Amino acid sequence: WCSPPSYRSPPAQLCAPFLLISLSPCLARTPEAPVSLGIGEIDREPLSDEHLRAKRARVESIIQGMSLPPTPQTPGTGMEGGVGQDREKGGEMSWEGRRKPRVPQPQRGAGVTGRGAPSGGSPHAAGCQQLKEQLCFLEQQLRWLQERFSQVCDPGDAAQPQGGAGDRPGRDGAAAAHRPHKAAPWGNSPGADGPEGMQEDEGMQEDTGGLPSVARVLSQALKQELAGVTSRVVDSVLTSVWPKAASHLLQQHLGPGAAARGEHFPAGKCRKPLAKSSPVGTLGSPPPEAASLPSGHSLGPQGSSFSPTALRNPHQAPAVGYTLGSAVPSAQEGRLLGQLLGYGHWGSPPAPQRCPPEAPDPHWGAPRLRPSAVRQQRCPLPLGPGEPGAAACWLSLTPRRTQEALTPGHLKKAKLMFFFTRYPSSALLRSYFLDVQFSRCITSQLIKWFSNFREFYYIQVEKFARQALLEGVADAGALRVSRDSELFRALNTHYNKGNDFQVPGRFLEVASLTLREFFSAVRAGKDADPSWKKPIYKIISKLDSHIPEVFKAVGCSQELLRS
DNA sequence: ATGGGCCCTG
DNA sequence: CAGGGCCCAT
Repeated sequence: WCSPPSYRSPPAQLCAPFLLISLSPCLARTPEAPVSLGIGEIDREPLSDEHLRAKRARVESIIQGMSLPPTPQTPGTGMEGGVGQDREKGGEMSWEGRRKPRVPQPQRGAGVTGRGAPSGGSPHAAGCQQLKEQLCFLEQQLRWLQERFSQVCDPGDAAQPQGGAGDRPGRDGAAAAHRPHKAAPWGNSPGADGPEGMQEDEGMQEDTGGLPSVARVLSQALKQELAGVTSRVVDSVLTSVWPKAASHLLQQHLGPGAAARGEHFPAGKCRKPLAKSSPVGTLGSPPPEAASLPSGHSLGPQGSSFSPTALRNPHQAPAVGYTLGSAVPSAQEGRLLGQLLGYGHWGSPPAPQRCPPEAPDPHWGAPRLRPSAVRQQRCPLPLGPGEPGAAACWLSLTPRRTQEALTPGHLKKAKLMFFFTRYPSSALLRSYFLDVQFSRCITSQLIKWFSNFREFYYIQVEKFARQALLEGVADAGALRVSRDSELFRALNTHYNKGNDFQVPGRFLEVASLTLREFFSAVRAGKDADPSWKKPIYKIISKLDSHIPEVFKAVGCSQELLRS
């Protein structure tokens, strides 16, 4: 399409979809379309600077309303801090007597004041910044459209490119009937993302009564086009920004910024730059690494040495004043979304259109946004006057039905969760895969996944334990799994392919203990016993730790796929 | 009977 | 990773 003189390249993400936007179908002219109103008539229309200015002011006020900076929220994101995990309490039982022994999980956060997430350069702010940039671009587009609008009304100037080839009949009969015969420079090409984004929006039909018919048509066209443009921009921004924000939250909890510190990643080591999936700036200074487990010996089966406070990642402490209920991911999303969109905050996301009868608490599954699908649906929300309907529409459509199948994203998520829990109960899985419609099949598949994860894990550890034995390691206590060790590399590439996340230090401690246990058992010749691994399993099964609440975030699974 | 876990296999 | 067999606990 023709670029206005002042055209500036849009943000990269926006380019492809946005450049396809045109004024069609309402303004796209088709050569064969009957033209009932001549240019002369347009010329005579009193619609001139006054009206244009009013129109421009109105639309720009809408845009500016959207680009206002969000009202600052409490910095403490407190995305986790789920109080009282539903871990089963486990007494002291034998492995045989209890297939899934559990260490009693003390109430989290007792006396621990969560430092909250750093506020500076938060993903929200970064997202808003990106949103503003793109809205800035939108404003330019608006000016461009208005220029074209003026040109249409003033055929005297403005060279009219010969469109035609790419034009197509519009659906809007009334608009088509009143189309000037000039070809539209912005006529979109066949197949371009155009008309399906348009929707007859009764909410936009107001206050055109005073305008002559042609002006009204053009006014409607402009309004509709702007609505479509806004919708697409919001879709585009959110599909690109929101997952990144979610990714940031994951980063915060999985690796509390540790990637930025050198100690875990000596020069030349494997870690990929974190910026890969987080281009939106840095978070504040990272909190100290999660406290380490007491070394080796104190990790006996009794598990008594687990100091609830010592073991807890500071991030896992509930943020003061931020209490998360059981079905909070929706609230989180709504709030963050509100911040992203600059609306201050929504107290809670809108009620879903209908709640599945079997699910008292609606699941806000938001499988990967499909803007086209979103666009095609009508916005069921009553929109306030002047409110950017696209955003509200997007939000209202966000609550979607849960999926009935596990996806590769879910698999990746499960693998990352393995860093925290090796023996998740089905209840736990249910609470962390909120976007999945659980069935017996789904449950067993997830259970099976973790079973496979464990299998790989134990095989690897055993392999390295035997290797250490062959290499003449004398003291089991000397064995330690660090981020440099081969064992870690093997595990990391399996569960964290791409090295997208900072493996929690706690996992290293668990792996170290597993390694030592295998080492000692093999050295003692216990592997002659066919069930010699069971005592080790028993020990390890007690070392599950809390999984950060961010993993519950809807869309988490989808986002993991792209990182 | 059902569910969960391990083991083996492909 | 999934399937199937087996075992064990509820």
